[in-house]
Amino acid sequence: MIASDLNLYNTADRAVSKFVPLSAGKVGIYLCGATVQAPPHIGHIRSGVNFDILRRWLTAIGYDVTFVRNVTDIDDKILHKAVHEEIPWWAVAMKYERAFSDAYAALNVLPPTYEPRATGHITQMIQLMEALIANGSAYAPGNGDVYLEVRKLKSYLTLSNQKLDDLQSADDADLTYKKDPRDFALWKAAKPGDPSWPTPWGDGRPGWHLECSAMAHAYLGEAFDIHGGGLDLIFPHHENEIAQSESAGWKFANIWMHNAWVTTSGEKMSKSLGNSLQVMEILKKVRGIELRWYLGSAHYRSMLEFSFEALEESSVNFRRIEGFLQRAKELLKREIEPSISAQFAAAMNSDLAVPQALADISELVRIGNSAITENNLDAIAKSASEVRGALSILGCDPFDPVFAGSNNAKTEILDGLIALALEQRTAARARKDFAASDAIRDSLTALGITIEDTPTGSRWTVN
RNA sequence: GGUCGGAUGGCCGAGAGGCGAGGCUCAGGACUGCAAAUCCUGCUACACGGGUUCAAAUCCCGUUCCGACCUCCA
Repeated sequence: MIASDLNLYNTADRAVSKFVPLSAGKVGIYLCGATVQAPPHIGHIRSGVNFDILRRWLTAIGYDVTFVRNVTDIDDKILHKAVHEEIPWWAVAMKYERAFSDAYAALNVLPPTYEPRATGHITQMIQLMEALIANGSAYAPGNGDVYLEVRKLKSYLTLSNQKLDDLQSADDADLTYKKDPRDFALWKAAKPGDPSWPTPWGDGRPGWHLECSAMAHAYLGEAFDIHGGGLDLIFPHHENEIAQSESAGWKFANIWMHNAWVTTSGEKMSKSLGNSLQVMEILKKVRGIELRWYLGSAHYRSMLEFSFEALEESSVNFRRIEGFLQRAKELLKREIEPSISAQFAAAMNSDLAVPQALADISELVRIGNSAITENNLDAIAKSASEVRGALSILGCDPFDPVFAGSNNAKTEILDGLIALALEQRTAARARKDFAASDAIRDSLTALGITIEDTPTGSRWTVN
C-alpha cells in the first residue's frame, strides 16, 4: 500500500494538503477526549468514531500509529456533580469514564494506544508551568493561580483567525490578579473542600488547557503529527494549548483536525435534550454496528442532523450490505478475505471522503448481488472482499468478533431447530402443499425469523 | 462587534465550472406457487436576485434565512 497519497484538511490553514508525517512511517495523534462528568451522547461518540476511522485508515496504509486520547478527570463540572450525587469526585470521574469506555466499545472504537488521565500527570504540568514562568511567559500573582500572559504571544489566535482585541471580554474577568482579562489560567488555586495538589505556588488543581499540552508532550514529544477534537474546541482550548506549548518552545501539532457536530433541529446538541440521545439509550433501538454506520456515514467536517428516521434509513441501508456479505460467505463456503479497492483508497485519501466511499460500496454490493444471481463465484468473492475491506476500515465489519452474537451454543441449537422446520417446509413445498409450507413460514415469521427461498435452498435470518 | 460554517429532490446525504454520487421511501417490472431477498425501470434537485463563461449547484457581487465560537463544551 502506498501511503504517500493521503490528503487531509488542516484547520490551521483551512485547506486540504498532502499529509507528510514528521517521521517516516509513523504518525502520532492526540485527540481531546471526554471530560467525564456525564454519560456520553452521540455527539461525543461521533468524534470518537471519526478519529477511529482516521486511525484505521492510517494503519491500513502502512503507518505505525500512536493514538493518544486523554480523559479529563478533574474539572469544575465533576466537582459540582460530586456534590449533587453525594459521592466523591473521583467516583464521579470513574463512573463516567467507564460509561465512555463502554460506549466506545459498543461502537467498536479501538482503545487508544495510551489513554492518560489528567490527574496522573500533575508532575508534568508543574514542570511545564515552571518552564513557562522561568522564561517569562506565565506568572503566578500570589493567589495560588498561575496565568499565561497572552499579550506577550506573537502568534496567539492564529488557529481561529481572531484578533485579541476583537474578543468579547468575559463579564466576570477579575483583574485583581490577571494582567489582562484574556490571560487564562494554567492552574487554579484550591478552594476549601476541593481536591488539590501541592505546587511551588500553592495548592490547587490543573486548568483544562494545561493538561492536554502536558499529556500530549509526555506521550508524543515536542512535535507530533495530528491533533484532533470537536469544532468547538478550536477556541479557546486548542488556541490555549498552542499558546502554552509554543511558549515552552515546543513545535506541538503539525496538523489540526476538527470534527463537526451532531445537530438536532439544526442546532448543536445540548443537555437540555435530556437523555434520549445518550449512546446507551439509542443502543436499545439499534445495534452498535448500525449506530456506528450512521455516525460515520456523513463527512466528518459536515454537520450530521440527527433523527431516528434517518438512523433507521441508515440501518436499512447497512442491512442490505450485511445481507450481501452473509450470502456471499455461505455461497463461497469460506471466510471473506478483506481487500482494499482502488476506489475506496482514493476516497479515503481524499480527506476521508466516506460518503464517496459509501457510494462505491453500494455499487460493489449491486455487482456482487448480481454475481450471486449468476452464481459467478469469482465475481462474488471479489466484490465481497472489497466490501468487507471497506467496512473493516469504517469499523463496521459484520464479521468482526466485537459485533458477533453472544451465545454460540444457543445459536447452534437454534440453527438445528430451524433446519428441522425448514426440512418440513421444503417437503411440503415439494408436494405442493402450500398451505402447510406457508403455515411453517408464518410461524417462523411470528418468532422474528425471516425465510428466503434461494436456488440453493431456503435460508433464514433473525430480524 | 469579531471569527467560522451552512441552505441540494418526499427524506438523508455527496459534489465545488462541463455526461443529474449514493442511500432511504414510493410506483412499475423481472424472478418466485405466494412471499422474502435480489436485479431492472421511473420520481431530474441545488435559498433568492444579478453577473462572469460556450457552459454555473459549483466562480464573482448583493440579499434572505439558519447555526457555531468569543474563556464549561465532541
